[in-house]
Amino acid sequence: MNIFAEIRTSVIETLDAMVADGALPAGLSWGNVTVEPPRDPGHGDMATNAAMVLAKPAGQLPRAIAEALAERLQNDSRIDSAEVAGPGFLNLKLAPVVWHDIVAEAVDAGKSFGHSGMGAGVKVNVEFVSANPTGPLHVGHTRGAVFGDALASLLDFAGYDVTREYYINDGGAQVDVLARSVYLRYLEAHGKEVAFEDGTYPGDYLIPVGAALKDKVGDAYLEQDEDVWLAEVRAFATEAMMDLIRSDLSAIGVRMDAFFSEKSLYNTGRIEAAIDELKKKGLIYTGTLEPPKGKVPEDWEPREQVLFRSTAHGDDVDRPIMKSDGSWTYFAPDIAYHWDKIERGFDELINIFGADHGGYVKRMNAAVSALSDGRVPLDIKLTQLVKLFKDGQPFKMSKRAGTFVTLGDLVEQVGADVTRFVMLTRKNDAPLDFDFDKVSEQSKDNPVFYVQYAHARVRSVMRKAEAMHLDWSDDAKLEDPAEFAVARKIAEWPRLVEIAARTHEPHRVAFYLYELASEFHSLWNKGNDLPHLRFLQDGDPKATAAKIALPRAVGVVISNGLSILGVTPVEEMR
RNA sequence: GGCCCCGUAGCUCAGAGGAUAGAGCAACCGCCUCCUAAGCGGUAGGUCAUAGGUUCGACUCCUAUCGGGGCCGCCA
Repeated sequence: MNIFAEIRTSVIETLDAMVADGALPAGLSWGNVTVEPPRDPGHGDMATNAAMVLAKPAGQLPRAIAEALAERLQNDSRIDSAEVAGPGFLNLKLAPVVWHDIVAEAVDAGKSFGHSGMGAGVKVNVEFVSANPTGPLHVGHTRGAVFGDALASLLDFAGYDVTREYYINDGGAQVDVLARSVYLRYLEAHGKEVAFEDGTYPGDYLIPVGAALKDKVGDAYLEQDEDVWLAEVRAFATEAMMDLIRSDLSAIGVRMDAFFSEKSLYNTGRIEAAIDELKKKGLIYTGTLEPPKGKVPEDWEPREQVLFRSTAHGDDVDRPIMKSDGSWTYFAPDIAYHWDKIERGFDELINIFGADHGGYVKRMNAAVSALSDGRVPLDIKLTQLVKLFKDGQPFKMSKRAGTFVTLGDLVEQVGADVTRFVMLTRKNDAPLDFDFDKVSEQSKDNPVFYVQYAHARVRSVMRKAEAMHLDWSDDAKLEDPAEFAVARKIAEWPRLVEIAARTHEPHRVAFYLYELASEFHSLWNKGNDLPHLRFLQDGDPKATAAKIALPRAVGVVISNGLSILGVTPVEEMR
């Protein structure tokens, strides 16, 4: 239950009643009425802006509305007091029983505490990673992988029907390059001297692929022209790279529901079908584009092309979908792929792109808008660069020198849990500093540790409580302000889930968990000075049972939050 | 030149149109015979890049300007 939503419902019902008996005019909209936690805890437990929002349309003074509303809200037993403050805020103080109930609910609901019905019946497709199948995943891909996976988990937690999907770019020129590179390794495996020219992938990770190819076909491709082996080697190499990528994803705890092959769109009529769909809408034409303003390429010449009228759906210029030799541009299969998603019945689409693909956002949005007649929203989230540091010093990656940091390196050096949490402590569109040393540090500087430590403390208390053989109860006897502060934070969890899910921002979960951990550590330390605030009451199972519900609830929420982020909660610190 | 993202404390960053803009680090002052002090409390620190606009109310929305990054016709 989202207590904020419930109190809002009560406020709305009260407003309806005021309309019914003439205290407010009819025809007002409640759309802008909010009930939120106030920034300043001194302002009570929650505040509503109803009076200020309604003052103008109702033609009444905000404070007058607020006072009338306050009086009527006294009928709600959950509301202890309602006070008008500032320009017309109504500050609500809730009865202690509300917080008791929420703690009890968290304890009872366990893993499902915070689940929301907001996504019920909505099919959403989250496409992420989608790295070219030409090598192992690196740091940038890792951020996209972690972000996309956490977002998918978050939406799942909020009740959506989620599909995690990977688009394999196996239809373009880069897989030919891959095939040629593997062929060189194949020759090498046969003891030949080879040279890796520009336009081939020199990475060591292709050595075993070349060797495997030799095992499979023996010397069949030696001294053969490309047209003999290219298609076969391409398929073989792509499959090998996808195995590599699947294993990388698995190492970081990501499991896709679907892999969609770009190649499957070619020569099957599917691209044509999607383009036909656009043709029907009159959005395909043959024309000539203006040169890009300002920075004109040296070899620019006007050229007649088949274009998609993406400007009709918010893009800045129309986009070519066919090259002058009659083959498709990369954009054409992208259109077909998204047409396929729409036809599969998804209600919402989310794509995770690296920031360097920011230029494609508008045209993809235009394509989806056109193909779905504006029915299916597409939200493209861009993940910014990851800057690597070692001991506070920037750590340069170079693809040429082979010193680029892979997902495997990250997992090996700091572990999957730390990698995931750290990558989610920044907004997706903000650059991320990743310091190899700092992220493994065991101190409050390190949010991963801080949150894990709170969970470990909970578990420690639980283990000791179990030894006391007490009668477990979900009834939390809250007395101290510090205890109520923790309970209030717990009450925010269901609301936080909905906000994070609506905004597609899983980092909010990470920040929330940090705040909850902070409240919990604070209460814990109060127990040092004030023995009656300790969760374990020495030799008194009854008193302990009454204290233990709160830390249990904290454990539930941290554990639920971490599971959304894909991080394993720890039992103890080592 | 155009488009997108960003600009908040010395540093790293949060902030569904709400009240006196928050947290961590760094600085300073305190707290362990007591459930893990790997922690907690306190002090100090601000022209929310700038200028206009919309609004009862703007860090948040709109416009312009400045600064940083990214992208920009048959490469994906």
